[in-house]
Amino acid sequence: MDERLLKPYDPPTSEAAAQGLWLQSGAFAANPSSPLPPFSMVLPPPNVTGILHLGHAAMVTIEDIIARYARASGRDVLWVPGTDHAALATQAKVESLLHKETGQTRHDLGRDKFLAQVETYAQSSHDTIVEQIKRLGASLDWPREAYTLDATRERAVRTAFKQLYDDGLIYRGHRLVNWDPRLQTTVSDDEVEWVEREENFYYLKYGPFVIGTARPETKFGDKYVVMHPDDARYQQYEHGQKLTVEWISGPITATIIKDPSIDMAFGTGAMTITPAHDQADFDIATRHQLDHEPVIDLDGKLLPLAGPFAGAHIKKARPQIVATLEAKGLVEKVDPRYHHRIPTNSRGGEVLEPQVLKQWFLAVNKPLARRGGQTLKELMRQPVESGQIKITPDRFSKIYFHWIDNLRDWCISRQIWYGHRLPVWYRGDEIYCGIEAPIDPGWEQDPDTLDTWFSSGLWSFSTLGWPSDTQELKRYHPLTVMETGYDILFFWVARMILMSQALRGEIPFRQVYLHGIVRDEGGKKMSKSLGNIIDPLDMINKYGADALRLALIIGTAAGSDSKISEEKINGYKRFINKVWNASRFVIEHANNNQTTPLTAADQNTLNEFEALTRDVTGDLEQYRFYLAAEKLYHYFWHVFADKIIESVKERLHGQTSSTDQDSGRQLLAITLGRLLIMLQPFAPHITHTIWQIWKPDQPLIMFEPWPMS
RNA sequence: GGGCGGUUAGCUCAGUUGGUAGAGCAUAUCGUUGACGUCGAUAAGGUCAGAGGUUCGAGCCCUCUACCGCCCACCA
Repeated sequence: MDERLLKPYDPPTSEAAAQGLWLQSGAFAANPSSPLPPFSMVLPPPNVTGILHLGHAAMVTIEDIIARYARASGRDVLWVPGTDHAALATQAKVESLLHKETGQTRHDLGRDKFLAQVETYAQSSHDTIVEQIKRLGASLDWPREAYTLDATRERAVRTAFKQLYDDGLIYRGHRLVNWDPRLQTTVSDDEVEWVEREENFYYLKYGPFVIGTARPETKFGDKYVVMHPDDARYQQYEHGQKLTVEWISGPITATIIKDPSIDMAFGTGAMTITPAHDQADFDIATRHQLDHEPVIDLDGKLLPLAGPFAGAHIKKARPQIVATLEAKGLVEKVDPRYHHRIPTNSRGGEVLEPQVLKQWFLAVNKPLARRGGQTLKELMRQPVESGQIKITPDRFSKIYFHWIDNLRDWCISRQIWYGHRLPVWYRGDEIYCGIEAPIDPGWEQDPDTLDTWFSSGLWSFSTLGWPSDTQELKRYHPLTVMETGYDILFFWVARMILMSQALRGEIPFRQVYLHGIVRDEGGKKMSKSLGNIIDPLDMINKYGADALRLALIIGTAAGSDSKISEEKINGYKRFINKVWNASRFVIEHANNNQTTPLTAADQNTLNEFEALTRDVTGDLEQYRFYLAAEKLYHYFWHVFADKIIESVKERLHGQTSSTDQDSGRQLLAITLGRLLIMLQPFAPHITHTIWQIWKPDQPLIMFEPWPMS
């Protein structure tokens, strides 16, 4: 009996030894020239904004199970690690640290010095994250690690930008965008988080009309009053008719506009518009070619148009403006219980102010000549519709189509410093777009950077070396599986389909598996502000990586949120202990002589076990990891340990024949071996450790063939 | 306003094509020095949110309702 088995299982020692051996021996390395069928996947790159939480740990666990199962099924597995620079999130994080520690802003430091600080922060965050992922036992091919902002990815980003610019899909335009006055940058539509609030709703007299608004402070420049062309109440007014009305700071000339987008049932059916600060108003103004004069500046302060209120911040000015309106008798009534949704920045929480700005956009409705005149929307929709890309669970396909239908041109330029600078240079009125800077003098590069999802969108192929025509790209793209959270279906999955379809003319992956959000015991989303973040390392140190992995996977169906508690993790720690002790008994009593025939009863037990094998294999093939793990757990403990081992024990102590005893010993050896192989994707450390002790001359358990009958 | 998910034992959740309700944790009692006290055995605990329908048979399929949660949407 090996003395290592006599001691209780000690996760820290065994896990460190196992991980050290795996990494050192290159066990996770993909081999592009392997004759085995390829299997490919990329790790959704975590943001370098701090540490990983249990949600990340669940993601790594699911993907590691997929990768290890594929390896055990005899495939050449490529699983690429990487991290994401998360432009805005990381910059905002460092800016707030800087402000807290020194009271300085990024402008006090200047672009170069500030970026150096961001890099330092990103590097340390990266190191923590990589350590966390390794401690989970993830079988990633580390030498291929990528960063969304490294040199290879920089070249990919510039190449992609130039290609789409040359295609005429990337353009510069004056459009209404989501502006964050605090972070001083634009934000894409998908990043807007709408927050419901109860506010006052004001009914204001505007000449002969009564108009409603929740934002009186934007109303200074309102010189258009809009109504539905069929509204009988306003039949006497003609489209384009002008009239003078008394307004906040004196009389102004108002123009009547008739537009069918107006809801006759809402309020009075008449409204004034603020095209410079509201999407709907901007659209109406565009349809009728109206002015869109700004009222609010980029800091959120009122412009000279606001007369005596110029320079005041909109938040402070509102009550004063309402007071002025009341004094003039222009307030008809106030509804104090108006429910209204306010756009905020999901990457910082500040209220956003729509602004008309000159920005760079990616056109989603423009035909792309290189792709048979299909638009990006069509290119995104078609592969999911045709089933070329399969989304699990299926219900997300519908959500995906709905998102595409509502999609507007994507604003890709950001006024922040951390990120890929736009590969665009200006000289007077000239614009140059290229992978390298122009050589002749006088050109100035655009100071803006790209939306972080632009580089993430290239991830399925930029990690494989694109735009170089690499062996990896040929062999592993499209990826076999894309596993990620349903919360970034639009941000990321959709953008990868867009980029791969547009730039490579192929899908980025064949199968999308979406997992849910890991919540705390109370069902709350884990977040730093709630203080309920659990560091996976704490749990690994306390219960071991295998126990944590099992706790994270069991009870977690695709696309469903799950809850995690320490009690659950502890429960699986006990299972790991059970595996250790049962293995100890079997190894001590096993019969490794493969030729011993099994008795009919033992053969029957083995046949039943084979049914489990088929069941578990089917679950893994169908991405039902939680069921596979649960069935193995249940069988190991309540059938193998409780019944099979117990009955063999009795036979060994009883008066049965030696052939019967040998048969029992062999049944134990066969069953344990296969159980360990099947448990390996879920609990790689303990199964590896037992295997090393039991069968030191055989290959690593992760390369043992999957027991399919 | 549109769409989606959930509602099963005290708690967390399974229940894959409809065939007499399951697991873990927690609880109670008993037991156990040879694989394992990080254990074993036993027990208690559910009109499967509610109503109606299809069926020989419904937790599962259909309709409606309630509550919880999520996503999307230019009601100013």
